[in-house]
Amino acid sequence: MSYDKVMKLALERGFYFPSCEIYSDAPAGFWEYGPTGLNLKNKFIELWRRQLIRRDGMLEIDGCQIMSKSVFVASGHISNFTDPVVKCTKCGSTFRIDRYIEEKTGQRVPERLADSEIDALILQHNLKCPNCKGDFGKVGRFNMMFRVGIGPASEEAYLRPETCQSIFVDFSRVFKTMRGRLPLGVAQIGKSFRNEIAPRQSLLRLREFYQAEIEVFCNPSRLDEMPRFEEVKDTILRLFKDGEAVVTEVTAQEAIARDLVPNKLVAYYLALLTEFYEKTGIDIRKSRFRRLSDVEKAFYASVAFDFEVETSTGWLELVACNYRSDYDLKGHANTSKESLEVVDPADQKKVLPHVFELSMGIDRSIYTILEHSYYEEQVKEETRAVLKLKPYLAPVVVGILPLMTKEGLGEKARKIHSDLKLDFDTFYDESGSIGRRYRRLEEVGAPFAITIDQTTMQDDTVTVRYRDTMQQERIKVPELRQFLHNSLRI
RNA sequence: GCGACGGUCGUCCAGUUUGGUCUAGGACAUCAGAUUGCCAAUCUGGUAACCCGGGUUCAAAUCCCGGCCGUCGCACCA
Repeated sequence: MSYDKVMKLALERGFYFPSCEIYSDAPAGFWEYGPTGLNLKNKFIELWRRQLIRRDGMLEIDGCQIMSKSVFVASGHISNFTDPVVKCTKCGSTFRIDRYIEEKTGQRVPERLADSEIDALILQHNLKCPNCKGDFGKVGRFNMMFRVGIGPASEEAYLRPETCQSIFVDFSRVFKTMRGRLPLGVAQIGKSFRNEIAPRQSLLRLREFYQAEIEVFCNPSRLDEMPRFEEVKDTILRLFKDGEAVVTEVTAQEAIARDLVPNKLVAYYLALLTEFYEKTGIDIRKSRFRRLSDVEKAFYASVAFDFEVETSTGWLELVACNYRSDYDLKGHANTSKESLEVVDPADQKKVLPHVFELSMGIDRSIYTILEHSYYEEQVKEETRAVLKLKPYLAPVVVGILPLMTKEGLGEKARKIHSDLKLDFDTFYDESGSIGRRYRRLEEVGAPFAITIDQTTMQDDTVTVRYRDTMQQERIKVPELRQFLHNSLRI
């Protein structure tokens, strides 16, 4: 389905919409989840917990969004997350000056070059604005982190640009108090903030967004010692590298044998991730793990795979899988002067763990689930819009509809509703024609509709209608609970 | 951030060229009632919008300026 259709559905059915939209100064890049979208997101997160956290015995924490400056000195965000920019004094155009110098002169500009030296380079090469030939102003800095001032003295701090920094700074305590053993996954769901220059396309590029991050702490000398790998050795991984014509489909085991994936630990987690996304309803045949080239990788990554999915907007990165080595713990250990080494019980030796991370974009995942689940079908000259969400992700699981309100059907339907509503996401609807009510439910992805008709009054059965096939079957009212329970099984 | 184009009920669109009849119209959606009684039916009625701010003018949805947002392109996406 197209981006525009998904967007329209999202606005009309309460999935998501612009933040502060009643005000004209609402900035771009901020979106809110409405009731249906939040429910879908919550269920997506529960699925993530089930398929990754609980399955693998990971530990989940919930850290703060505002973190001290030192954290980002240690993480490298203060120096690496800042781009040198210049503004044309005549037309006001802004340029990434380091890239511009490289482009014009072929001379590489090191990341930590002082602003005054960049100014000197501009003069030396007599660089002018490419748009209007005007002079450049002095070099400025654009940091993608949101700075905040704490307390009356406005102590320098930042909104975290990725959730994982809390995991790194909390690692030592969590590992000790939870009696951790390597390899250990520590996970977190929460918001991150990046002051994007040009946020675009609603949930796909936000300034405030949700991440579900998993940091797997491991002993770098034991990356191929993964007993759990056996569980996923036959899982198919879809691997891809730029320049290749097609995606390579291989089992996890084969991927290691052919050196497409560096070790068992990485292969294991790529497989878990694949199995998780299969259960979200995203079309896995439209996905790939793209191995990033050296120039594309983040500054902290030594090996990186992006889990990408094909959507109407092109290939979309949903998860960044980075082998961060000891970049983060080393940085935090050096800056904080705390030892972050742990003892690996396997050999009773101290080790500074390496980290393999699965950094998931929740908002992008939600968008992709919607796009891949949304269908328009022709039914008797009419277009039927159906959101074919997995039952366990659907914001509304079952609609409860009296065929009419007369002859006691309304009361009977309300009784059934009140018996179910505490345990399932139900929606009671008695207004309008039955067909219209079915269609409304389909648009929010409700997999089932229960209809109360005259027969119900005689034999205490209802019809259950299946969203995808529109077929119906009769079920005894006392069995509804069990039916729904079974249908929601993952 | 730059450039081009755009912004009217929940959604889509008409009206803007040439300022006045626009007290802003339609379709779909939505709400209430009637009717029907298993797939967006029908009838009646209702709710509901000119992105924000300033200017020009007797008069602004319409013209001008600024801002915000959106789409596309460039750049950016650690």
